[in-house]
Amino acid sequence: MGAARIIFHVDMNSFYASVEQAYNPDLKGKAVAIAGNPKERRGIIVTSSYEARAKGIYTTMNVGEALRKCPDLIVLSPDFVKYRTASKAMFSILREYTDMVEPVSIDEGYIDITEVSKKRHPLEIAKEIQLRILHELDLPCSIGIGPNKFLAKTASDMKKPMGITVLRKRDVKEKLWPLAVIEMHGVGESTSKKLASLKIYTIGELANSNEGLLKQELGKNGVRLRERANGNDTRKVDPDSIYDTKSVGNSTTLPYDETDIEKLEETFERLAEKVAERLSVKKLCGTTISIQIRDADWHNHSRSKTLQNPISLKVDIYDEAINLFHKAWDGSPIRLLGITISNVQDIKNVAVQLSFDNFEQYAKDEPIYELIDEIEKKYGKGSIQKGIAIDKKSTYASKTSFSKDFLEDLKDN
DNA sequence: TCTGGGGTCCTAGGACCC
DNA sequence: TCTGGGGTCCTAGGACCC
Repeated sequence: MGAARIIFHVDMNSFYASVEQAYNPDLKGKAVAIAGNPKERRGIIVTSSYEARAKGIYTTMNVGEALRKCPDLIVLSPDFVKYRTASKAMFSILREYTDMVEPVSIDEGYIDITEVSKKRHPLEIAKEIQLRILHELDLPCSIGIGPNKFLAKTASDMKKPMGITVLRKRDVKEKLWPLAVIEMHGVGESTSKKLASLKIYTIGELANSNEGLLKQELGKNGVRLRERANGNDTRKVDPDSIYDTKSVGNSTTLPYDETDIEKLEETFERLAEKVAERLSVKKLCGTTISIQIRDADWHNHSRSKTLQNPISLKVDIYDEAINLFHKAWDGSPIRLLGITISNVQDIKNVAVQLSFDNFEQYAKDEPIYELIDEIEKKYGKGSIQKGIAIDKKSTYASKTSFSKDFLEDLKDN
C-alpha cells in the first residue's frame, strides 16, 4: 500500500466561451457559442456560455438549430491562439504550486499536491488557485479534490461553475453509488446498455457486481470500471504524459457526400499537408499510416499500413494515403476523410528518410554529400544514420532501399 | 437532436516465430 | 496425421473523452 495521495482535478468552465468573454467584456452575461464552422452547413456548437446553456444550447447542436432556438446567440469561430495562450497561463499558475501537473487537455489537468499539502490545507490551496485563475485570467474553473484521479475528476464535475468539491473514499457509498452508471467517467452509451443487460443500473450495483461476470462481458474495462465504482484508481499523475504523443491525425467532414475522385484527392492533399505540418512542429515521424472513411450512412472504415521506415513528409503521407484509399474505396459517397500517423517517434532518434522520387531528384542534380549537408542543416547533426547514410562515403539506403551498387554508381558520377 | 475534430485505449483474428 | 503453447506484431473496428 502506497501512502495516501491528494489529487486535484482542475476543470475550466465552458473554456472557449469563457476565454472569449474574458477577451471581450461586451460578451459577458450574453449567450455565446463557439462553433466549428459557423457558416457551414455542418457546423456544430463546440462550447457555449452558461447564459447560452440556460436557453437550451448544448454541445454538438447544429448551428442552424441553435440560432432558431436562441436568435440572439452570438456564434463565434474558434480562436485556438487565444485558447492556447489562456491554457498556458492557467497551467503556469498550477506549476507555481508543484511540478506534479499533468495537463489532460487544453482546459483540464490533474495536480498531485500530496507534498504541498503537508504545509497547507488542501482546501485552502484549492481556493487560492481558483481565485488566482479568476482574478489573473478572468476565467472560472471548478476543482475536484480526491485521493486519486477518478475521484478528483468526478468531484470537479459535481459543482459548476466555480465549484470546489471534496470526494473522499468514505463518501463514495453515499455520493456515488446512487447515481446511474452512465454518470461515470468511462461509461458511455454502449457500456451502459451492456451493463443494463446484466441488470446493473447504478454505480453501486456496478461496485458490488460479480467481477468474473464483468470480465467475461466487458473485458478488462469492466474490471477497471468496477474498481473505479468502488473508489479505487491507482493511476499516477504524470507530468511527462504530454510529451508522449501516440498519434497525429487530421480529418474533415466534407461539405457534401462526395464521389468525385478529384475532390477526394484534393482533400487528401490538404489532410496530408496538415498532418505533415503538425508532425514537424512536434518533431515527430511515424511508421504506421491509417486513413479514415465515413460513408453517407455514418459507417466508419479504416485502412492502415505499417511501413519499414517512419515518414513525416507531405509527399510520403499523401502517396501512402492515396494507395490505401484506392484499395478500400468502392466508389460510394463519402462524408468524411481522415489521415492519421501512429507509432510515432522523435525525428531526432531516426534516420532521415527520403522517398525514392525525392532521392532520385536530388541525386540527379547534386553530389550526394551536398544532399547530406542539406539534410544535416535541416534536421541537425547526427540526424543521418543507417537509414540513409552511415557516413558520407559509405552506404545509402532509403524507403525504397537502394542497392549498394546503385549507390556506388551515384557517388562516382 | 442526424451529429466536428482532436485524441487514447482496447479487442479479436491472423500471421509468424520459437 | 494430428498434435502444443506462448509471444509479438499487424489490421480493422469500437468505445470513450473533451
